[in-house]
Amino acid sequence: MNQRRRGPSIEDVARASGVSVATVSRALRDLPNVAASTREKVQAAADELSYRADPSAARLATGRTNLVQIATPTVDGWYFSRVLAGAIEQLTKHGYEAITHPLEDPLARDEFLADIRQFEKRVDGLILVDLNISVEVAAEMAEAGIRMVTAGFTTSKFPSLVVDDYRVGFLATEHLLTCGHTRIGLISGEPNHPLAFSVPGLRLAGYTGALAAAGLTVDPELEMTGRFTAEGGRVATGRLLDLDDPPTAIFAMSDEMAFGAIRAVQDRGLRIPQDVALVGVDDHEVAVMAGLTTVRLNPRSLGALAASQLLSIVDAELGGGPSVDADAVSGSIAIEPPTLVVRRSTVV
Amino acid sequence: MNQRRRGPSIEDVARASGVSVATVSRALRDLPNVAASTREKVQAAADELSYRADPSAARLATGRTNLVQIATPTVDGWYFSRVLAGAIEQLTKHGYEAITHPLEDPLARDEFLADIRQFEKRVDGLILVDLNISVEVAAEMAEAGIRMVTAGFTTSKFPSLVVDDYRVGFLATEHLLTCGHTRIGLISGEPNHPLAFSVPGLRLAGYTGALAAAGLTVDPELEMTGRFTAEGGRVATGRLLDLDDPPTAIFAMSDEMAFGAIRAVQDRGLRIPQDVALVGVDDHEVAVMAGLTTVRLNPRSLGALAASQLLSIVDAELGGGPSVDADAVSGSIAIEPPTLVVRRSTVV
DNA sequence: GTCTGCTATGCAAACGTTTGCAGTCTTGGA
DNA sequence: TCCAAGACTGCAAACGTTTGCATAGCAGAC
Repeated sequence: MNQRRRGPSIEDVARASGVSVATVSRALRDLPNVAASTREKVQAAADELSYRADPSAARLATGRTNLVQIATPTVDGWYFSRVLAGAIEQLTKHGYEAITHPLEDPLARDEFLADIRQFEKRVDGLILVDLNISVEVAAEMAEAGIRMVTAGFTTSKFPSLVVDDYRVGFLATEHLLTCGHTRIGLISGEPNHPLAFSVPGLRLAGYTGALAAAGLTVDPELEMTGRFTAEGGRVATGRLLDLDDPPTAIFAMSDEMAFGAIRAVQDRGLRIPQDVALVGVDDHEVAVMAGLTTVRLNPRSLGALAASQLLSIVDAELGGGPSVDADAVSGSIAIEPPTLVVRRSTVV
Repeated sequence: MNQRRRGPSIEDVARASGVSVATVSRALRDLPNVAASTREKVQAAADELSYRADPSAARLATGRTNLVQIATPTVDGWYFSRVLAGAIEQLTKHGYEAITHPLEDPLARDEFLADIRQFEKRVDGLILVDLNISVEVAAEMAEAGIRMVTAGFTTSKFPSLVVDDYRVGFLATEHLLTCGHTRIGLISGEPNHPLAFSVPGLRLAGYTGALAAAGLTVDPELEMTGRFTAEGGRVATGRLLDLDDPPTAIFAMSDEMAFGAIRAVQDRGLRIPQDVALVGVDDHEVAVMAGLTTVRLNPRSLGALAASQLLSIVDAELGGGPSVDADAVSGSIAIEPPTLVVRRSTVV
């Protein structure tokens, strides 16, 4: 026999308080139909034994796990770690625990998500951020009755929370146009990869839209792609600056990329903003130090909102639970529109 | 009756393949003593039904959850998010899932951790990073047989992984001394808070030690404390620069603090390194752009190592499991000593 | 005093696995 | 031909909860 250490069980509490296990279960969970005196007695016995219900057993019996899985491309990016922070805070506040799972490799994603049965019984719900999935997989998941909320991209089958990324691209580009630039370079992610996230595509559209509104046309030569990191930004910027007719301004799709861009510009002995103006996205803490003009987002509230949304779905379907009040879910946490923050990387 | 959607159970698979549930269980888990032909038959049936064992039931039966809880002060700091990334990668590689839990409020920590029974049955193990706990709580946890590994601080009861933070402080300070500075300001966390993490204290000791080695004595006026963020660094630096006899160099205990410091220096129209030299800690990606001299750490490998360590303990105690090979655990992932990276924030 | 309806409790059947033990069947050796 | 050892397989008892249903008690209405 497995001599594994076992804590007190509900039966011990029942014995100690002289009632049945059913009554203990009800008393400890504050269910109705248990006399106040009994409740006290049971509570006292439970405290004495420092009893806690075994979650595995409770899960097996009820079918709900009070677990939520959150999947992001990475866990240590500036943006994602903040989405995570917001979501986790909201989840724990309502008695849920968060299982985080980074899914870097685009190929591993569909494989991971396609294994639907995995989630059905493992967690109560799923939050997917910036992790596009194929329509087939989405359909299958919906079919299986999986509770999910997506953030950063949309799916017809599930509720989605999206930042207005068109606006992000538009604001940034419009600002540079206002500053008098007409030749504006773009440092993007990879909008074409089918499973890459859809953010770059939308920001690109915003960029294009702003140019069009100014009567300008897009020069494809000015669009560079790279990873969403400082290093990716540095390399892409290098390529832009090495063009025969380099841009006088650059729109980088994230502040981290922009930091890399700053370095590339510095390396060439050029000045910001005199020789090259620069706009990023995020409003990273370091942006203020670097004097980086940027489009501010609020990933934390996005995460929180996604979590609340999911929780309300879980509650509705599974009923009761630690109860999420409707206000907290729909009302109070609003998703803010992106706003432009002007600093000295675009104006002197 | 709760009409909750239920997937196929092991019984369905047994029926479909014409064997007993016991055999199905053994076949699917690759246990010995099942004929190859049977195994195939079962596997086929399982695939056909796309059956997956219900984790809750398995947990109840075996007592192991394949879950690990990892607690950090926050989830979105540069350092912690990387520790998390390293740990999670290692955990998932071995078939475990990670429950992350930020514990910002120092007061909530002990309360949270003191509720030991909570972990006993919830997870197989616990990783605590930079989350000092009282000796009483540690003793209680050990007593309860909780499997835990700590990182960033030590406990007599549990294995601990620590960065050589004395060295961090020493290297940074020694470098500034070598550059000719004798009046070196310090931007620290709060080493005195009983439950704060012990990192600041050790780095402070290294700073003091380096000064002593150079025959210098510490001027307490030059030590400022603040939060481990850019804003915290900015404020602390402001106070240093406003002293009657301000320092000519500053050692900031994190790069993020250093970024704030850069801003404070810029705001006063001073130059780095001519007027104020600066050293940070971490080697944040942005440090290279900012030209920040820093002491490089590798939080990712620290997280990975902590996870491996915990896994080997879990395996030893609970036996078998997804099997962690000994090499991966002890050998290959070595914790690197901090190294100095010199950039233009200290030398011209 | 009987009946009705409600509250408080208990009984026992799930929930879906894992695993010790007891079989049954081969197989090869004597 | 018989036997022993080993390889497979199945039975049934856990694991620790939750919850539908039945029951006992009790108060109030008639």
